[in-house]
Amino acid sequence: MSGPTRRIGAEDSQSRAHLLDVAEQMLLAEGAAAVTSRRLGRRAGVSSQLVHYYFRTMDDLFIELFRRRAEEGLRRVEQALAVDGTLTAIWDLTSNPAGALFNIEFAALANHRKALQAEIAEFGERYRRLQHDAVAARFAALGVPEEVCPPTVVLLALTGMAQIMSIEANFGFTTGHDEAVTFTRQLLERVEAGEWGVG
Amino acid sequence: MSGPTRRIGAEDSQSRAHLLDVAEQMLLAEGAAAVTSRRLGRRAGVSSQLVHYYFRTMDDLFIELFRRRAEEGLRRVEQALAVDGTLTAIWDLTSNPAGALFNIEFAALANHRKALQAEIAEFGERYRRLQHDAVAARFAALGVPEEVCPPTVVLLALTGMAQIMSIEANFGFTTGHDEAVTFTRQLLERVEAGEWGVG
DNA sequence: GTCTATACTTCGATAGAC
DNA sequence: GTCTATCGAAGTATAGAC
Repeated sequence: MSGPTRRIGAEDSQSRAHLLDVAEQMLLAEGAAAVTSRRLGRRAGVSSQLVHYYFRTMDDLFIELFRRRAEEGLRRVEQALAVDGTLTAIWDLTSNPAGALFNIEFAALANHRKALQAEIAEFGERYRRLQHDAVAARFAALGVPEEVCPPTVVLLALTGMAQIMSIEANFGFTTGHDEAVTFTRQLLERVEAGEWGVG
Repeated sequence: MSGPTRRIGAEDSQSRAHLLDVAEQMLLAEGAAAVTSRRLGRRAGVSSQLVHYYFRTMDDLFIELFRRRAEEGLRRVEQALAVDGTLTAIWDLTSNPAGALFNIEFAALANHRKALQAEIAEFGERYRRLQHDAVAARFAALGVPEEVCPPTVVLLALTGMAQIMSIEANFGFTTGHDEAVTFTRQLLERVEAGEWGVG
């Protein structure tokens, strides 16, 4: 009745956290495909088998990597919005180049690692809801009617723009980016100034 | 003085085209990481070595894959715009789910395949310029002043939105998409109706 | 043009010693 | 908790037969 002898390391282990840190660096610098147990072990100064000791499969590692990052991002955004809930602040939070790189890598990863898909979708929804409520609340405070532009659309447009600019910048292709950033910021500032309010 | 004996198949070969077709399908369905010489050969009904006969390295295959698709997309968009240059038509062209999936995969690929980076950047610029000119021309025809919203920003917002929705939809996450599509279309129609024209 | 044979590398994963 | 030993599978790539 006894199962396999395989052991798994504790979740609060320092080595485990270190492996995740190094894996995160590698993911950002070289892409997810470069994060293999052997390379990760070497980079972290441990044997590749230790990677498998802490993460049963590489899928598990990627899921943990995503979860850790997403959880932290969610917390960070939540706190930032509590301090400053203006539209420009929301925009600043979405324009995170490293975050965009992460999204790309995981979006591609999830294409052939189905276990990741559900995980990502769930966080996506939570994240979107958080942002949506923030925009909706701000619109309400400024007296901007829904019909001018639904918060959902504002969000998709803002995050979409930020995302695409990050990706392009990663290729050394930044044509028009400055103009877009400037215009967007000014537009948001005009909304903040009450230009669209009906109260 | 004679180099290596290695041969490479002709570019107009039918087998070569078939390999690219199958590779394209695989890329879309399972992600770029799933496109290996062995798997591709098996799927295409030939030996994996034939893949290497037509493409010296896998990098070459991915570059060809990208180039073929990009070239065709560029041509398709060019022709479509010649027939119908309205903003709604431009929007329809950017909302291509399969195209977005492609972009994601290649954006991630280029992260660790530097040879692809230059190739993608070049096409990106050409594509963007084409779209930009189309929007600018349409704005001019409708008498919409630059200050309302620079064509660059229109493009980044539209393609950004389309892109992000495709990615999310790929995760089965479509909250707010319908609303965004409807609103965007109506907005573009209002612009087309001359609501922002000054002439 | 396509295949077989083959070399060499790297990968993920497990068992067991210390 | 970390390592050594080890497996089998899969990867890219080349040479040469037909």
